[in-house]
Amino acid sequence: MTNEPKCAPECTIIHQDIIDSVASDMPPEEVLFDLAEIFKIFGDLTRVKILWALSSAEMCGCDIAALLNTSTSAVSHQLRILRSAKLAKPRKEGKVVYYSLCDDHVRQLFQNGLAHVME
Amino acid sequence: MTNEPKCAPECTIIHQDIIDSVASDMPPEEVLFDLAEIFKIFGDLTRVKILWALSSAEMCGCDIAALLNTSTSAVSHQLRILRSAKLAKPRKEGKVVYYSLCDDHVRQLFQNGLAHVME
DNA sequence: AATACAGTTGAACGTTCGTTCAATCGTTTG
DNA sequence: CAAACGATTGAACGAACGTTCAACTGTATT
Repeated sequence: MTNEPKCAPECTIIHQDIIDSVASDMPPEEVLFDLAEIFKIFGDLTRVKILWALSSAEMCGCDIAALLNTSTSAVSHQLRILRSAKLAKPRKEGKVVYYSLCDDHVRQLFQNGLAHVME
Repeated sequence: MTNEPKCAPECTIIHQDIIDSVASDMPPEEVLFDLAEIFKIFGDLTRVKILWALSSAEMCGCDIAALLNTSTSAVSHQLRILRSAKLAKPRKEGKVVYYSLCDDHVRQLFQNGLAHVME
């Protein structure tokens, strides 16, 4: 009799009451998933730089590439991610595409993040 | 004469004034790096769940594993990351190790993150 | 119409990352 | 002392990620 369900029964319930209490207060899985997804987007140096730049001014891809001293391709790939996360939005003007932030959540998140970084 | 510095001169300065202005307002590279590092830690579903749980109650590794229905090993690996990021701190009691949040920055970050997720 | 240029895209590559697995540590209990 | 158990650790594996490169799109300029 050596084959049990292999997951989780690794330990003998220590504080079932706490587990139940915490579980009942947890947001649904999909909310936590979305939350992690947003933070993941902020978890890259290039994107942080881009977002910080856009929080100062509307900029075109070329300016951003020059500012970050990287390729327009790399910037464009990241801008696509920021667009699909509804963090940045494009404004086309001739052959130039200007980007700006969608809202002020970014600034608030930076504030809170810095509070921890600065200790 | 075909070898130039290969980086960035990919485009012909469009808005040098904006680039300079934004650059002068950007925090130093290392600050932005640390900022990205913190967000990276929040950018994983397992860690988000653990942090959320700890924001509700102090819990031991075993409880967390049971709550998340995963292995104590996986939880322990993540707790090590949270410890080294000064997000969670351990309190040993016999053979049980209880974890709790280091401060309230976590709750604030979740609040702001949710504000964006919820639209 | 042809050239120039900002921007986008997809494939490929190397790196980073999280989980799994097995072994081990430290403390408690019989 | 030995068994039980919560916790930790390191190696290995596969998945996810970001940049590079080359090709291409769309718009403006001549």
